[in-house]
Amino acid sequence: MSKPTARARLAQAAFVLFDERGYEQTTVDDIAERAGVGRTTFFRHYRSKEDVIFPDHDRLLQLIRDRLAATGNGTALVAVSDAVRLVLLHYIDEGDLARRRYALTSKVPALREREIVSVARYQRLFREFISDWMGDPTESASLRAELMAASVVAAHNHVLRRWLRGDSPDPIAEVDEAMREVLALFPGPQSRPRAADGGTTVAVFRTGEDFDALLPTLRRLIGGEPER
Amino acid sequence: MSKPTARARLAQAAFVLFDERGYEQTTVDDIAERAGVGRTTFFRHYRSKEDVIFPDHDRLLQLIRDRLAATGNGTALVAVSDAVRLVLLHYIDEGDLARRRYALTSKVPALREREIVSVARYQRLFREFISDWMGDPTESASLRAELMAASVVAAHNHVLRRWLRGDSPDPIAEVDEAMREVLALFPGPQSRPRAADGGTTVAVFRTGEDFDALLPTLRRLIGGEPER
DNA sequence: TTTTGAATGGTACTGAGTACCGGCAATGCC
DNA sequence: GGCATTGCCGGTACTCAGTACCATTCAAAA
Repeated sequence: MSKPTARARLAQAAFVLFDERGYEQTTVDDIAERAGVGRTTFFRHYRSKEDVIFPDHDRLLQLIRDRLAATGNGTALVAVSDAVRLVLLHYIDEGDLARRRYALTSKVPALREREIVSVARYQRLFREFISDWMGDPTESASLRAELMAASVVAAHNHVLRRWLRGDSPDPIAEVDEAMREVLALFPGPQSRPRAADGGTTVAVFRTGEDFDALLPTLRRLIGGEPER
Repeated sequence: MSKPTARARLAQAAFVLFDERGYEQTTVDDIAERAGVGRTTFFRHYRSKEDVIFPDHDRLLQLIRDRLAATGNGTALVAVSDAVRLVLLHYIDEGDLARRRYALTSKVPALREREIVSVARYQRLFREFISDWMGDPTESASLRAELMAASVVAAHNHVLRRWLRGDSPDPIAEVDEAMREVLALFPGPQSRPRAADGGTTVAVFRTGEDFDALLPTLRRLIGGEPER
């Protein structure tokens, strides 16, 4: 057990140093030296300094891709909800490592941005899958696919962050519940929940203002006369 | 007209060079030289090489913040939908410039990532606004706020990208329609737990009836007991 | 005329990331 | 054993973004 792989030592060294003196204050040279390897070796194992924190996003993305490709029956949203569980489970498996990473990304803007970009890749994958699955090239279906993908990802992130913060004793149950919530947002396989042409959408809210003062706003929302 | 400001010349030079030889192949030195200024001056006007493409995201973000702060009546979602229109209008005002930027971000990964990060900032702002507005600290309300923010942003991006690609002759109408769609996703009381006495409660639902036909019923409901 | 201040340009530095080369095992085959 | 191949490693040198600092210029204000 005397020698973990160079890759593992690099990751370990990086986390220790980032904790000790902060991310920006740590150079790649520092990490390599601490791990007892050359600088070149660092870049052989990790594409960039940020990469040492997020080693297997690519692998995970591929996992999701495969899972979606192997999806059987059910709706697109169900398949995607199912796939997104995998991501959550992956983080939970990482356990403490995921929490340390979260602590880092919360502090360092560059890392947070990297995380956001990764999440966007998942969302894109989902959007494309849903769009393909629906096979409906209309503008409305396209928007719907976009909304679905965004909702699934948002729900996942919500539960994940809660767990990372230690606020969620049972993230699996929570993500299932959240996914049910998302599914409930999009009723019906294809058809939009609109009655006939000329249907009316009314919004419910509470305000201190008088009803008549609200009428113009209401009318605009409903789509009578587009108002600028 | 002999001398546009250094800032403008830099932006102009950057776009020309990016078109000519690509983003990565263009150095900051190239841009500065072409604009006839020193390298230092470039970084005085733009924080980074990427910044010259996205000059006023910060300003726009502040604009949105102000708009949300000044919001009058309506639900949180309505306020946010309203604010997001501003963003779309800003892009439309930019016109061809926005399209050139889109062409660049489509080709250059680094720029696309930058764009994604910017979008995430809007989404965060919206989420916080909705969350504050709801004033409901439960987990379920928090998830709801997250979903709403994600949906609004997704819908906006959808319309924006369509317009940028030249697929949308009337993006304003489309964004209004898309926002109605988003509103329809989130029915039920989004009311704050506390409202002043004598306030007005309105409920959101979809019906096949004409709005004017509904008005008497609405008034009766509102006039009597605030109903959920 | 003098002073002040803002915009500029130049120089030098840090640090990430890339390219390339040479060394050094371990494994293969003859 | 001798020998070539392959894969991992370390070192050097380079490019370029971004920062820090200083000197200059020029114009408005005093």
